[in-house]
Amino acid sequence: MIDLRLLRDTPDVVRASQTLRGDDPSLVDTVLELDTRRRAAVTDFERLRAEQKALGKQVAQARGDEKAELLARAKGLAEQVKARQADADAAGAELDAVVSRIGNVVHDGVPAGGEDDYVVLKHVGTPRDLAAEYGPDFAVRDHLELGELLGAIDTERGAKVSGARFYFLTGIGARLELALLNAAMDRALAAGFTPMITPTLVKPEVMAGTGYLGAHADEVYRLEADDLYLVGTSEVALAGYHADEILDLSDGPRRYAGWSACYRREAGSYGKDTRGIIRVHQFHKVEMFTFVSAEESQAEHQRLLALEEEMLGLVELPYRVIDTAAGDLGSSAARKFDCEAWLPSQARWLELTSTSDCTTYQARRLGVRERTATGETRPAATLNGTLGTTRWIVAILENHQQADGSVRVPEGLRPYLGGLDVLRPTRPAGA
RNA sequence: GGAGACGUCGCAUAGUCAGGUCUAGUGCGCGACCCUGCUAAGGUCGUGAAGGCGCAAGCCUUCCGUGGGUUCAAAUCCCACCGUCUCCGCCA
Repeated sequence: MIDLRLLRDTPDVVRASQTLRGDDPSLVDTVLELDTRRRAAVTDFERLRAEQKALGKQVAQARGDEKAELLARAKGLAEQVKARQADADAAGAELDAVVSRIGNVVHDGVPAGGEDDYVVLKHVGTPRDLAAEYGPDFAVRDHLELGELLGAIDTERGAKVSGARFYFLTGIGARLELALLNAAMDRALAAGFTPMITPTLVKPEVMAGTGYLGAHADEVYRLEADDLYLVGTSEVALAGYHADEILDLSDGPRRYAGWSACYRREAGSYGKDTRGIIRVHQFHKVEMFTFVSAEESQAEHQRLLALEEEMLGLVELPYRVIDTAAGDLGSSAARKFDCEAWLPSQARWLELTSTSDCTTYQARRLGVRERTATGETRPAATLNGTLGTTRWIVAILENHQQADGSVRVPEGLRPYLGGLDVLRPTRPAGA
């Protein structure tokens, strides 16, 4: 939720942000108008209510005829109070409905435009030239082919058991995921994050609080019988962890690393990434989540990005970092950096991490506040970032593949695989 | 799944039966100050959140698990829901 005071004091800033996002800037003026109306309604109600309370006290003291007369007056007043309260409530609801449509104010420097208008901040590492290494006739194997050779991925039986976009990680595939996610948890722990294993079913207010029931609501699984939602990331549960709490952040941020299954309906992506495990309905993820004072959020954002890069370095993947354009930000994010690894089989970049600075937007909706040194309360800032997902296996297999279908294990992962340095096919290539 | 008890201002508790003086008392904790020759004791005052009005001082409204209802008036009465605990049953 946007800061109403900010919107009142500097509407131009919010209008500019709306424009940058490609959203309607006139919503700001609608909010200003509805806000004025609401405040008038509230004042009306409160004045009458005060009158009613005062009268109520007189009723309590009075006796006989005097009491009967006061009672009659009080009855009339009660009707009016009820009506004014309804007016004030309605005005508040009307205001909320519009306010909730305004996205977070984007940070200075965020590129304007949509999905394709990102700015590449840097490249790290160089994609291998497999043709140079293994000869011009070498056919690059994609992650599914490799995964099947290694006995690591079984999408056929995934479909048999659960349908399209489901899979089994088998044998070394399962071990590889555990290794990756354990490595991610260890990195987070070393960086001062508290490891968390989180619920994957959450209440509607938590899901709404994180902003996932807005434009992308049809991406979210809902269990109708229980009125619960399946999370698409542990960010949801972690954001809700301190909902309606007042935190003491004077000793530094609260940093959590959540491990959870993640569920996504992939409703709008028919025919996209249908092969393998790039885009699936269920996967595992280690997610960083920070509660921090508002003015420190951008510095924390850089820290999360640095940790993501450290993990990508650990698994030795070539990647680039992009600054997502305003129109491609979630409503809660003021800025978002993605790290994309090279995908040899498709000669393109594949998103492996995403870190968002939600400033106080998400926290305001969830009621997460901090107490300042002067004893005041104010909304905290929240940030999140990816430290490892099932999808990373795609990039690891493809980038570290060798001519015979084996896959070199990046050194950073070897301790998590009992020292294993090469994943070898369990059946001959081509079989 | 069944039965019962309970949910009050950071913590503990009073208030709920008999609705109005609850503007929610008290203790602890916390903060400021005072006193005191010393890691003691005591005293005074203060101490929740959200919102509205106001230049300000300040005033006002809402919140006693949540949401409805009854009433001129609800922490208090009624209903539903949520949560915690105890017991019983069932089961990975």
